[in-house]
Amino acid sequence: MKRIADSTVRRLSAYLRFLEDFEARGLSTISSDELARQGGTTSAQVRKDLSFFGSFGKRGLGYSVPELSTRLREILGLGREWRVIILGAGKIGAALAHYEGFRQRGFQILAAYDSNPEKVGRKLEGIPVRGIAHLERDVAKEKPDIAVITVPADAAQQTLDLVVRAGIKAALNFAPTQLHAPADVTVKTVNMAMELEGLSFALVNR
Amino acid sequence: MKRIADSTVRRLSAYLRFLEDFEARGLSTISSDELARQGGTTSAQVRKDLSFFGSFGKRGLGYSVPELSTRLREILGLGREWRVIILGAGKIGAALAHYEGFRQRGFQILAAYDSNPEKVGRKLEGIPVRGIAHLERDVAKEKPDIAVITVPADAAQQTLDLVVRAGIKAALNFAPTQLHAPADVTVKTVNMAMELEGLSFALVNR
DNA sequence: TTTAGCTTGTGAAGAAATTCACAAGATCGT
DNA sequence: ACGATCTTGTGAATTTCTTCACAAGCTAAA
Repeated sequence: MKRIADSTVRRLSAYLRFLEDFEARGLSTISSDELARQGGTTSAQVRKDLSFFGSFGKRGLGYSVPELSTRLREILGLGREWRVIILGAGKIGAALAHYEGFRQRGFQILAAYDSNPEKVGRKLEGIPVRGIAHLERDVAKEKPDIAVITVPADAAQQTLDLVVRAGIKAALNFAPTQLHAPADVTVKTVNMAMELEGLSFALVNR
Repeated sequence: MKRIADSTVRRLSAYLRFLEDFEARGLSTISSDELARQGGTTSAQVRKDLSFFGSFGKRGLGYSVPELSTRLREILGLGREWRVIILGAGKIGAALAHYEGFRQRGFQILAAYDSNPEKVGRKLEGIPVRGIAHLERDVAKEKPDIAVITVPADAAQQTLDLVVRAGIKAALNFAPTQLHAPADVTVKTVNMAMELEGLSFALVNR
């Protein structure tokens, strides 16, 4: 299959969100132009993005909202439940465990892990906190798909190494540091410091 | 000035982080190749990125770590204190207020705002929580530079509108929704749901 | 059935970002 | 002082991403 750009996948994700709004409002069709307006892009871009996966629209009419939603969910792999573990039971871990958007979209949080014995055995927003030493065993048993890393920056790489060794193939990193992983493991980083610096740059350059 | 790509700014931000590590380890020079290895890019990319702003290296030697750090901080606008307010005193707001990386890099959090009277008057990780009704007046007085939006998705656009009306020119949005703002206002969105969907896509497409 | 009015899907064109490749400097050891 | 060895800075080439532009298809009204 032709390689799909990261930016395309992000836009598909955005389109899906608008479609869900539309669906909730009971509208049945939408044009690429409307989708583009919502997403801050162009109608050509929307159509090109979709064209990588097939042709889902009707000329002269637009796209069926429920049909396109379904297809986008399939494309994005949201047809199934993904099992998630959180590494690091701190403030960010708590905010994520609490975040409704996860469960809503089929991301089920199994457990959180922490190295601090004080935290182990407690709950984090209703999710059990376990000792990091159990990670490998638990992963073998429960087969989580995705690891969310919310440990401090200086522990992030070793935590990722642990996660990779346990056999997990996808990670979402919140530590403000660049992580290195084997090619068959997908890592995405959310770096708030970097975003803020982007704003800082924008503010001084105008 | 030639327009600088977003991706370039993000990389500069990453380079700065490595340089700080290097500085802490007492190393005095670094090559574009080493910087590239850390950042998961190529040496040509590093040199090209820097070349938009001048030439900071010495042929045959590399870059002076302290000098390049200083220059990058200048370029990114980190030479000054940025004043930040947080909109929404929930879990994410708390995690951010608690996050050391902000202060460390010159982002000073002035206050949090919330519409819930229960929360107003309390503290969020040591930061005062104020009523949203005071926003406009406070902004006129305290001149914050950046608004961080951590309200629920369905309130995010109206919160941004408020912030824009008050005169703030930069916002960092954590609500999982696309926001629209005038051209002179820079908005960056951190969308965890989108990142997870990116992982989901990666997992099903291999 | 025909026509007018939309909107899709997609090659081709254009723009933007990345990588190549090498001349030009700088250092170091002899 | 000279040659060997590095590494930068940067036009040019290449690759990737976005936008253009239009034929093709669908609907609705007359």
